[in-house]
Amino acid sequence: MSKHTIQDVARKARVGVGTVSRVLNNHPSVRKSTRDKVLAAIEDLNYAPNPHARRIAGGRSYTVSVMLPMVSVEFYVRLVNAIEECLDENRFDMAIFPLLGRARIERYLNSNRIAYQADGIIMCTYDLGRLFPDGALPTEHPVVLVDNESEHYDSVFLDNYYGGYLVGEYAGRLGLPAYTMSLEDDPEGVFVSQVFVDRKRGFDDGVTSSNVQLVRDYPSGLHHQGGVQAAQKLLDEAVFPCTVFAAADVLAGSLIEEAGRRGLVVGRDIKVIGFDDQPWSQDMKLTTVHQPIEVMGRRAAEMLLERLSGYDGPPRKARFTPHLVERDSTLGEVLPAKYVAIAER
Amino acid sequence: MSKHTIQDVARKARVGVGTVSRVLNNHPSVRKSTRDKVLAAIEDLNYAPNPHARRIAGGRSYTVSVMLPMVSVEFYVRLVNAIEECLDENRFDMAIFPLLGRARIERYLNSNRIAYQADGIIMCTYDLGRLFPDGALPTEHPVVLVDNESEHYDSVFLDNYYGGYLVGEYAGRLGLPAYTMSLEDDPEGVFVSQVFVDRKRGFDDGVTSSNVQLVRDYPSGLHHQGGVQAAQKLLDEAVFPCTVFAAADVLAGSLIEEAGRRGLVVGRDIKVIGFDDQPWSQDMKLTTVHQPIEVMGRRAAEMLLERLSGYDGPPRKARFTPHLVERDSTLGEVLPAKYVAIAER
DNA sequence: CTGTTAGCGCCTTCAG
DNA sequence: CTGAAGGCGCTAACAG
Repeated sequence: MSKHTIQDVARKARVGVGTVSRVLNNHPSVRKSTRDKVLAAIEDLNYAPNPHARRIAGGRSYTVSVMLPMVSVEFYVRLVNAIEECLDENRFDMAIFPLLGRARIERYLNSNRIAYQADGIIMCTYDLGRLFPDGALPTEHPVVLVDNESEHYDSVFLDNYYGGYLVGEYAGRLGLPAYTMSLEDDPEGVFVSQVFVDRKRGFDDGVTSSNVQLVRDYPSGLHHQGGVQAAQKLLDEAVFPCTVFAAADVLAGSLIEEAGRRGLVVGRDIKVIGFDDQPWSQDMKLTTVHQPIEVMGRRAAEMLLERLSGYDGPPRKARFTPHLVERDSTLGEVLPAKYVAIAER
Repeated sequence: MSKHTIQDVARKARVGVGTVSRVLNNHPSVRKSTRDKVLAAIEDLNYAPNPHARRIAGGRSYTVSVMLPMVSVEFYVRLVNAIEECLDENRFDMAIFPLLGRARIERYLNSNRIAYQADGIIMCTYDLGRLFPDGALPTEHPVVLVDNESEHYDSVFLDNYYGGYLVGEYAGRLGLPAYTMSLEDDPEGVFVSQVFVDRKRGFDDGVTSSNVQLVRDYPSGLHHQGGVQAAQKLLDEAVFPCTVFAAADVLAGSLIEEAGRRGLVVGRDIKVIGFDDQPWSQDMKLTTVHQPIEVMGRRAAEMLLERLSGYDGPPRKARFTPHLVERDSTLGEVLPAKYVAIAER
């Protein structure tokens, strides 16, 4: 901590602490000359107010809490990055609170946990209705939801249903038997995000209008390893050529690799469609549904900041509409399949 | 926030606030009957002290900051989980501060950032000497390093050199030409953790004593995708049978898949050795170096708590010694290679 | 052992 | 417009 207090600044600037506080908080009624004096003193002393004291004294601490499931997926890395960038531009600080399993989450319910002591909260993915009967967080501070809709709070989310629907329609046009790789239920039942349910539902609806047959779903965990296992099962049982919708790019990646290993040609024998459009999906030539993660993260931060600046309207929904990005993983010609891979040394 | 204050508790228990404070802080000099009264009142009111006020008044907030590179790898998930578990057992709260690129880190230098306002700090992986000339964080509070040694602070780390050495020796015994997959330099140069350098150095030293030839190193990013690219290059150029040491299990995973895709038999044509012993490495039958992540995380938390309880000795080093876990990925017989994989529908 | 009383650093009246 | 004073919730002496 800087050893200096608001007192030091006041003394040095030869004003009262009240005045220093006013310039600190951008109060309009400070004569420019006075304000400059104070600013100079602050600069000289390299002073910065103590956030805890500010908080105690009734003001803001210029801090927001971001709560998110602690899983090692790229989505959150990108999201957090975008949120932090926006908050920082507005001189706000950010702390992250990982949601680690049900037991841990329940401890967070205690509203005195530091997580709730910020000026505002961004809650990601986690379904509030699931643990809080009223669907509300135990705090008076503004809350913004990401990856989740709500009647209580501003929310930022992708229209996952529509994204899935787009894929369903597309699969219909491809005219091949279709399979899906979805997200399996979390054993604890806490993080079964609506997101993946919506994608799947959208797909199912989108595909039914066609004469394509949805053969089977292969659920797995949201990581490469799980994806591979599901992919193996799928490829053991599938007929080719076929279409597969993977509810996340990472699963599509697993599938593509497993297919390659078996000598199947992606885009020809097996049309693969992902969801997310991660940066590496382009290299992978994966047809997928684009989700603007950074834009969404920034929007969430903005909405929270608006609330913190006094906006007090009804809960707003920032719904983002995804679009399909067509790449080689669905564009190959479908030929009779018979492949031989030989590795000889 | 709970609407109640220490005053409410005092009133309800019919004692002074000082007494309530004493029981809150486990002060010994409180008669059991009084303490019980207070405890009952606290229970009744569902009261919990305000951490900011505690910080302001007394010094501690019972909060620790964990700073870590924000990358989507399992290591940090497991580490954070273990740290939080230990902290929670000791009624400490935890907040996470992601280290997001060089520019962001430099902003953290300001010691008034909330990240530095905790009672103590656990800093992961990040090499302090790299950004702080004196290798010290701008804080008076205790600091514990994970994944990094230091003269200034308690540190918890694996003997990565030794782990690499074990693999090197093992590769020597296998007697095949050897390749390595290492971690490429971070373009920003901030997160080039010593960890991977040590593993590689250990390996090199371990292998030189044998008559095995270390042919080439294939660096890549620490994610599946990067691993696949490196693996492709490696497999294009390698002679078989051979041994490959991947500096992290995730890279070994990429290699195994890519090898499978090419019809190579892991354990026979290509001996793969990883590092970390992630939970899924067992399923993958990967020979690897075991790293007790949970134990290390817990130890880090413990060391910090000890400091917070007044321990004031010189910096301690908790060095963990890894061991090699031998599995099928190195146990196949080496036969002349000629493999055919046929996928026919 | 326990109640009372200063502050901790800051914001917010309330007079001037 | 600005200084002084009160208070946020809590801890830490200081007397009893």
